[in-house]
Amino acid sequence: MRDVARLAGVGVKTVSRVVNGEPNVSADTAERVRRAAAELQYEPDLHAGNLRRADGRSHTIGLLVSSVANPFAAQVHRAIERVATEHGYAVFATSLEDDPVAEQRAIAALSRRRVDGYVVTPVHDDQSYLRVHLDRGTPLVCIDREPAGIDVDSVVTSNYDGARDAVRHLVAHGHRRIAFLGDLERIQTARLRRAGYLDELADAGITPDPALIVLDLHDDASATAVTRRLLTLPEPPTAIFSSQNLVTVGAIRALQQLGLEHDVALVGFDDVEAGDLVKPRVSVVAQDPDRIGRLAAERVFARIGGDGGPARQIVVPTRLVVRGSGEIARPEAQRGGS
Amino acid sequence: MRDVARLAGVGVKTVSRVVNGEPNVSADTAERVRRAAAELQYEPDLHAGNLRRADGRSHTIGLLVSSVANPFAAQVHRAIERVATEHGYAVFATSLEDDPVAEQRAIAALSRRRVDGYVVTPVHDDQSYLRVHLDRGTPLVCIDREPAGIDVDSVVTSNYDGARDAVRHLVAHGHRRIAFLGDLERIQTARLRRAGYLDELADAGITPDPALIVLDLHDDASATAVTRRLLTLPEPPTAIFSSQNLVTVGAIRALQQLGLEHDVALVGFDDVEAGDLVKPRVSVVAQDPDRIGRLAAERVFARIGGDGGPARQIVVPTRLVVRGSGEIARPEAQRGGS
DNA sequence: CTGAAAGCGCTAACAG
DNA sequence: CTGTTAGCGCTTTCAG
Repeated sequence: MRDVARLAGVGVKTVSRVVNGEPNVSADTAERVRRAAAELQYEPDLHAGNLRRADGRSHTIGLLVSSVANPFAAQVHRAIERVATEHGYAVFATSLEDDPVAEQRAIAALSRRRVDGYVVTPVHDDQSYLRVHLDRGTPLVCIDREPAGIDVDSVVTSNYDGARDAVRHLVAHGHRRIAFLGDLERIQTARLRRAGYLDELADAGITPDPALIVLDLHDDASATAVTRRLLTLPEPPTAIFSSQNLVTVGAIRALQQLGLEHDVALVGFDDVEAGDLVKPRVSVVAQDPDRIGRLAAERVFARIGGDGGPARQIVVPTRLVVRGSGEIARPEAQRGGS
Repeated sequence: MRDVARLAGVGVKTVSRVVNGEPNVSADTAERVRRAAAELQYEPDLHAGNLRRADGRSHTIGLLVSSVANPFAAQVHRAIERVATEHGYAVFATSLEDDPVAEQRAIAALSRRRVDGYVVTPVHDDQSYLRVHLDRGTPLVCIDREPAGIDVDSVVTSNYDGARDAVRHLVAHGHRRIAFLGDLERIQTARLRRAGYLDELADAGITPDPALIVLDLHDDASATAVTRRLLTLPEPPTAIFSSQNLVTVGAIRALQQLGLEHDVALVGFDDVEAGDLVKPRVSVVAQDPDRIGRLAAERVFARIGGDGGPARQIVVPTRLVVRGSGEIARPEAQRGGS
């Protein structure tokens, strides 16, 4: 910057003014400075500036997700990036792989880089250790899961209501023996989906059969095995509600292996890629990662912008996507039996 | 930091030494400093340090991809992040959405943030405008597509050989009328895949039928329409090589609509999510995003580490994934005809 | 409208 | 082993 000033024959402050588009520079001088900057290929150093700048903004936010390679997280990421770009912000994305230690490390790394805000998918059971950063005034918004131990904005999917929608849909097609394939119970969203399943059954006057409820599934292989077992029960389910992405894939595979995919209804929670190439096409309760990301980013920027209101909990509704697998009716043969 | 020094009763430089793990501090003093730092919740400011630090490293790299939401890019991103984390680096990811203007803007934004290196999926036809940054000594590695106009490291998929593998596989199953569904010709990788298709046909002694070659497809809807048209030709293809992700999905849908999915062979370039739930399961020539990302990151860090060797072009081979759709043999009825 | 001096938080270079 | 001084590239403050 000194070089630019010298070349343009002005003081450094004038260069600063031109670079930052501040007023009180004659058009003539400004032009001279711009030419000098171009000639020297001058690029202002954002960080050096922030060091002294009044607001001290780094124009950077941090995003913590399970994995940037996870399709859901990746779409959230894209939505956040879009909002960030509008605000002239860049985003650091970090993958946690569900490791609480990584969560802390990542926050520390971003804090040292002086990010202006965080969007976090909590891994820890307790986020109270984040107070330190909140005290500093750096805003934090939780997505996907409600935070514990701190009072911050959050944007989550309507896990409970979405699960109820799925089950209600199956009940409406005559099913009463509806299996539940649940994700790890230690995950908050998994518990909410299970609760939705149970409550909807109760409201429909159906007594849940414990034999049809399997929890703590997390990958497609185990989901396939479990589904096969359920389907070969003396009294198998006539419908399945699988509460997670990979579990749904596993269930589909099991149905295909047994040749039952056109006989047993299936609704999954969370959309499945290429889910409409499978036969029958798979019906799901879809989340809205784009909207979650956008809303979370808007919350962060509102806070950065000075919004000091009470913490807001935003719930993003799911959408029932009817494609075929969820609309298979209960077999007539069983109608009489109930 | 001054506060920490005061509280610990030492000079700022001693605090600096402790924070950075430099030698020449007595264990006793170090402990006192650490305690003071903890009490004040001191977090060093990485950027302030870099301003004066000899190497001036920001410990940050920038990644430019088509979209962080794109599954291929997201996996590359994850792989790069893994390597970056090992080196204590954070990564800025930016989506370009194939917009050349965005490419320049993104580079400028990262340059102002003084990233130590770039990993770029080129959008521009000509990257020579990047010379500026290279001259500054900031390394840049291109992925997915070869750069034009600059001499830098690159890591790309073996598009040409992969396409030949796919076609050879179909030929080995008796096919001679093999359709080609190509991506936008302005994309370098699309041209390479087309070239591989044509050369492999030539080597097999097959004269390509222009009626079976469709270029400039980019989404699944148009691919579906085109595939339907091809399959209803008087002399339809007995096999299809679709050269891109979404195009493959479109082709599958068309095959399903016409009930031909078990009669016409299909091999796609690039893996299709849940491609093994479809019946028949879809055979593909898979890329290796994980390896591409890892190698690209390793190149960047080698350059950051001082490697001044000539630019290296790394080609990552594809892998033929045999799942069923590509192994459908040419119908016997047609055998006599050729 | 413009520039000189001070200082942001930190590290380099040196002197104790 | 430790502290002091200078200065990284920039913006603030304030005097022209």
